[in-house]
Order: sequence, then C-alpha cells, then structure tokens
Amino acid sequence: MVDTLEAYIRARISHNDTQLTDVLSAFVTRKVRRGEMLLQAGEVCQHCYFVAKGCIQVFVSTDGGTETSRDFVFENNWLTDIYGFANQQPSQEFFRAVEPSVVMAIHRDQFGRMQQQVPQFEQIYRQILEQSYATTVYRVNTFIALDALDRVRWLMQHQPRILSRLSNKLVASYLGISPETLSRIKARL
Amino acid sequence: MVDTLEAYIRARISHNDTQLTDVLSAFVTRKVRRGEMLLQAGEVCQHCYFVAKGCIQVFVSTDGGTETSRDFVFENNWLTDIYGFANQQPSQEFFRAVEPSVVMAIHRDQFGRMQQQVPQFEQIYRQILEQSYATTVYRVNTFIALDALDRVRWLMQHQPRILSRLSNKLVASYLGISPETLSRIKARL
DNA sequence: CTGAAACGTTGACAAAAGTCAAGAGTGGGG
DNA sequence: CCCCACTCTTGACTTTTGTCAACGTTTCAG
Repeated sequence: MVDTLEAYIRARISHNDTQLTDVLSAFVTRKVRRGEMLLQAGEVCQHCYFVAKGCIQVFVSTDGGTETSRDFVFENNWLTDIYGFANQQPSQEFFRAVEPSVVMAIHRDQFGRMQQQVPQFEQIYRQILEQSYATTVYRVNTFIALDALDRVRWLMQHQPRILSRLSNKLVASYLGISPETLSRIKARL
Repeated sequence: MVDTLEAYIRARISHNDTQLTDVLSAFVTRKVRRGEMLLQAGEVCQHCYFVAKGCIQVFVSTDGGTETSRDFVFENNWLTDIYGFANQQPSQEFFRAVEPSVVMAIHRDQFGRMQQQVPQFEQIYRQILEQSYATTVYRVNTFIALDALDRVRWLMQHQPRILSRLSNKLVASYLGISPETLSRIKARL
C-alpha cells in the first residue's frame, strides 16, 4: 500500500530518492476494520493519516447520540484533526472506518522532524491545509443556504461518490437531514 | 491605525525593529464605507486584509439574490479569500463592510516577498490558516446538526458579539434561518 | 434635523422536514 | 452461503420553519 502514497508524493514534490525513502519510512501501514475508530472525540490526535484504501467517516456526536458527518475521506486523501494535531488539543470529532480500510500513519513527532528535514514536506502540509480549508468553506456556503432537495442535487453534482458508495443513513448524516427525507427525495428525482 | 496591526504582530512573533518596520510598510491603510465591497465574487482576491476597525461581512449570493453570510470579521482579525489568494482563483464570496471600517491591505506580491524575507511571516500565515480552518470546521459541525433555536443558543454562547453588534437580518443570514424566525426565537428566550 | 428607505415584529397560513411505526429488502460476518 | 441485524421505504401525523403582508420603529445620508 506504500506505493499509493509514494505515487501521491512523487506527483507533487520535487525530490531525490533518498529523501523520498526517508519520508516513506516515517509512515506505518495500518489496517482498519469496518466500524473501527481511528480517533475518539476528546482524544488528542497524534497522527496524520494518508488513506490508501477504503473510506473514513469524520463525524461528531450529540448528547442524544445523533451522529453528523462532516466529511468522508476516501483513498488518496489525507485525514487528521488538523487543529488538534498541530496544537495538541483534544478532538471534537470521531474518525471511523465505514469500509475495510488501509491507512498510512505518521506520528506527530516524525511529522515535525520531516517538516524540518524535508522542506517540501512543509509545502505538502500547507497544500493539505489550504485544500481542506477550501473544501470546508465550500461546504458551509453551500449548505447553510440550501434546503434538503438542493443539498442532494449539490451532492450529485459535486460528490457523486458519496451518494453511490455510502449508505443512505451515512449520506443523510452528511446532508443534515433524516434518512427518511433523503429516501423520499431520491424517489422523486 | 497601523498601531493596531503593529501590536498584533508584536504580540505574536519575535522580531527586530527593522524587520517589523519592513513588514508594516508593506501594508496600505484603506478606509471602507458602510456597504462598500472589498471583494466581488468572480474576482481574484489580490489582498490580505487586517481589519483594524469595523466589521466585514463574508457572504455568498444565490441566483435568487438571497445572501448567506459565512463569517463576520471584526477588528483585529484577518480577512482574505485564502484559497483564491494563494492559488489565484476567482472568489465565490463577497466581502462587504457592514460598518464604517478601516483595513490594512497587503498585496499578494508583497505578501510573497515578506514570506521569503521574514520567516516569521510564514508562521503567521500558517496560524491564520489553521485558525480559520478550525473555525470553519466548528461551524459545519455545529450547524448541520442544530435546529434554529439551538443555533441561536450556540451563537449566544460562542459569538455573542455577532448577536449584539449586527442587525437581525445579518444574524439570520449567518444562521441560515429567516429574519422572522430569528425574531420569534429571540422573543421567547 | 428630517424623511425616505430599510429593518423589526407579529399574525395567518403554507410548505418543508422530522418523527414514529411497520414491513420489505439486503449485505456482510461467521 | 445463509441468517440476523441493520437498512430502506412508505404512510400518517406533528413540528418546525418559511412566506407574505401589514404596520410600527429605527437609521443614516443629505
């Protein structure tokens, strides 16, 4: 699975092979079973993950037990509680594999070391940060304004993968609507 | 107004006075009238602003003309379309002064120069990025799950300034509810 | 100061979405 | 490969929120 990560990095930064090997060896491969948690709310996130296979749900849980998904991270994407990871603050979110998954994990300490040793690593971090931020801003702008129907339409246009690959229950938790409403909306499209 | 920015920077980075002067001189002071736009959707954001006084509304506009506010940036905070600013992409958002305001503007070219010349500048940028990201994540997690009443309660707890300082219409556009609903909710609290 | 334009409040009604329940369908762990 | 737990769908009903309208209040630009 390290090849997925290697390809990702090769495509993005200039490098020499020694450095690339160094970077790759800082990552640990980890299999995650369906339903298994990678991070619990309240925990301080110590790892940055590259999802090599599968899908990780990022969600919050209310007192009533309702779960709301902020994001689904598929293969070839990064996953971490960025703010908590950088500032050693407890996470408010949970990470859970919703498919059998494989992640490449780098510990915070190694991550810091890499940032100092490999300048391009810093660049990648900033790219991830900027990209994640842009995605989240987009999500706020879209969803505060739209009703249930338009949210589904938006998802069909911008994230069809979420609709086709995940259960209605999960999709509904991403859209902030009930599964029943989602079911009815899909029926009349 | 440059003193506001100077205090902000002094409080955050180690420096020598020559560097600080260099940094400050890269900024241009600009008065913004109430209602005046600092950025139009579709435009590429060329500046990073430090709001020294007043309040800038960050919002999107739907085809129907409905405006939804993603953020209100008060004095002592940074304002830019981060993704578009960094990647020279058109903005989807508008920036508008909702109070008579004063901003300190730094052009993208100067910004890049400062990042190279003053290492701490890079740190500040990353801080802003991480902070903005965290805020936006918080907003998504909160609002997708909550109904109108709980959104208002959340705002009272976390952003009372928005409630007390801005008009009901603006607050409603931030909460994603109608002004009438907000008015009714406030009446029975 | 002042008046026009925007804003806030309230009521009546309509539309959207949630809740609860029950039965059919499905998928993945053993 | 099969069965059980979970999910999906549909219906009936309730609750929440939006919309439209009317009118009083505020605000700020000239």
